[in-house]
Amino acid sequence: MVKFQDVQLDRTFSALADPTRRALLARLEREDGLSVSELAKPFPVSLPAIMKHLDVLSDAGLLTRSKVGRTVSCHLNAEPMEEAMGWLARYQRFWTERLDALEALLEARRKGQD
Amino acid sequence: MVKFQDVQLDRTFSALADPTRRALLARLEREDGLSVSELAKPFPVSLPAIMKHLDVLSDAGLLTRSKVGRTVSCHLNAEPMEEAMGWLARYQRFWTERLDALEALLEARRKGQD
DNA sequence: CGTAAACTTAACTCAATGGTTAAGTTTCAA
DNA sequence: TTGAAACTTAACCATTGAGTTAAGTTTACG
Repeated sequence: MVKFQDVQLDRTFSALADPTRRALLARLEREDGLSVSELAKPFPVSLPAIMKHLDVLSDAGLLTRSKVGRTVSCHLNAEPMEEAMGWLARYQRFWTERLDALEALLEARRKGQD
Repeated sequence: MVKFQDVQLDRTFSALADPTRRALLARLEREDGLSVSELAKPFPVSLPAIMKHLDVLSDAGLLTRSKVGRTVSCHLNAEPMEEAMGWLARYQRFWTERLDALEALLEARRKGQD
């Protein structure tokens, strides 16, 4: 095997690529344990459409569900995001360097004005 | 309009959801300014397939291209990743809290053993 | 000038996504 | 026990995505 394909990272990024799914996660970040229908309510799409989004989020490991009676509670699991952050962090220098340069410039100016 | 849809974030995450595209970016992170064919060489797919990936990366603003003669140099632009990091950062507490808890536990144990 | 290198475009295929409506299933409650 | 609430499943549809091969364009060079 030449190349290890990081399927988990694929699934995480692709789950996050949809605005509806990001909104669902954002909702759970503020208020965990909402039911499927409560989660679905704000969106202008059908319940089965939301179900599919929840399936995608579950497959990516970003969501767990627990059934009590006839209602299903949804729980955020942010852990897979850690790897995504880790991947992105490698590129952080490309914008922090820029900020550092700006800060250095501003610092130099400030000193010049003393 | 009820909801602002962040098209840039959609494009960034969906560009990053493909392992070939992530590999292309990783390559440019180490060695900027590679030509299209140099970039394509390591991959087991046709040149037009790579072209399409480069188009996706360009549309997401993650790549710029500059032509000199008949060769096209590719340049990484990591800036759009900043927003993606920002979005993810909101969830960072879910794993750093866990780590903090673990560290606290280990610290407590260490003290107990003194 | 003619050919080859380095892309680029076009046309096509196939599978996956994101949505729909309609028809289940299970559980609660009057 | 009957009906409604809260999902779930199935079947379908249109669009997009990732790949292909084949043909076209532009630039360099002997």
